[in-house]
Amino acid sequence: MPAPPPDSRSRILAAASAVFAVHGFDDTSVDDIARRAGLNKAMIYYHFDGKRGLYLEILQDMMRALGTRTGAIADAGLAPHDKLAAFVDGFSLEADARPDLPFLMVREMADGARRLDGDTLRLMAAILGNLARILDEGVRAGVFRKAEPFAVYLSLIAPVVMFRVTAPAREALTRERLAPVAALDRDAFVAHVKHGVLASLNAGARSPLPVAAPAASTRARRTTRTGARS
Amino acid sequence: MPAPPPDSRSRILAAASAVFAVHGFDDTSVDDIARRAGLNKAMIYYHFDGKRGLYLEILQDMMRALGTRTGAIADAGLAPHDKLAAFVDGFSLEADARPDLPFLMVREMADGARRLDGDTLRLMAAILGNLARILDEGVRAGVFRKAEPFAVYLSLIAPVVMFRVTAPAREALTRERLAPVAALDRDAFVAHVKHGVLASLNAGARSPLPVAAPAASTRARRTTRTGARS
DNA sequence: GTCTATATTTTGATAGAC
DNA sequence: GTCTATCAAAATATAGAC
Repeated sequence: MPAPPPDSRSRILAAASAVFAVHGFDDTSVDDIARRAGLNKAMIYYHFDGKRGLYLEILQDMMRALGTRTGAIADAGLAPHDKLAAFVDGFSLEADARPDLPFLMVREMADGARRLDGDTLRLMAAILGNLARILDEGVRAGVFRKAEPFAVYLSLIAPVVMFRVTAPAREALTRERLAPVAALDRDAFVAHVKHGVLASLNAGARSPLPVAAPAASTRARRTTRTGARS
Repeated sequence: MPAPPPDSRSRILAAASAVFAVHGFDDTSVDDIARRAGLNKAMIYYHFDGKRGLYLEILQDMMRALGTRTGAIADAGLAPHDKLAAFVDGFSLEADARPDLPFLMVREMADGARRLDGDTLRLMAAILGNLARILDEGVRAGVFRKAEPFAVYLSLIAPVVMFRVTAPAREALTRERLAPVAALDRDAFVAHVKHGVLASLNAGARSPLPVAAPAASTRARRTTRTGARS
């Protein structure tokens, strides 16, 4: 059967997600959302617990989707390396399905996570927990070195998310003929990110690495590379 | 001589940077800035070209500082690997000196770079240009594989910047006892990031890497590592 | 469920005294 | 250079008709 025409509630959710992503929570007016949904302000207060309630519901939907997706990956019958790669792809695929997600995530972080309640935080923690399970499995299998899950999380997810969020800025740089960065290939970029993280998690690699401290001039670089990995 | 007491103009700049970082451009009122600077609204319009003019001046100062710092690194007498590592440290050090910088950068990206003018974009392009020079030198020296400068830029800078920007969210996760991520070591994290990117730029490594496409199951992983690097 | 109308507050910006 | 006073516009939220 064809999808039923969206009811007013889901029309509001879709409109709000788009407008919050582009303008942010504070610069979005309830009227903007209503107009975009083809409804009026009062309908938003009828269906949701105010502007913030609507906002939180959107964020929770997204976090739940990411949690489900990454949970399935952690449970799958794959080698740890492949689970980790799939974890990254999971974010990228989810961002394809919900283009507003990267913007909403980044905005909420920049806002100091001010609006997140316990439920939403729990959903976010579950995503991190799924990654931690993958990493743990890799360590026990002897293919990953021990690493802080959140550090791995950020070094994977931040580039993927910021690739989307910088799209308008890259457009501007290209338009002004300052740097031709608008047309970069998304999948090649994601592959680049996976490559880097997998390399640095390699069980044979040194932990913080010989790269060492800030501004360390040239401290003899001993190429400690035992060849590692089975 | 001790620094002279800051004049009203620089008091406004400092106050505005802090308030913009925490609340964003749109949710910051000119009154907020004035109050924090210990002055009043009219002084802002006396010294600057409105709210947006003030904002752009702050962003340009920061981009100029980053451009100068990374330019000096690109020109320094270091091996390409060390220049690249210093480039990352440069961002981290600049973020130490100006804690508002990561928040302002991320917010402006999420806002679609809406408020950036040609001058500011040029300053941003210069930073990317400095990285491109480092990469190019590494390729010519045979120690880096060829890579898209912006891809390298994002995979280095996004994690470093988001490490700062997620600080409040990490506090909340820790406070709610959902994940103990508040106290992660900053320098260890930066080292982790450098490690990953350097590993993936290694001249001996395969380009997009066998990690390959989304959901690609297990395609035989050939550990192509010729040992490379002089 | 859907709408119009409106109360209340706050905003960016300026005029003009000192 | 620094201030007070104020305007015009826009915001969130609700009351109440249909």
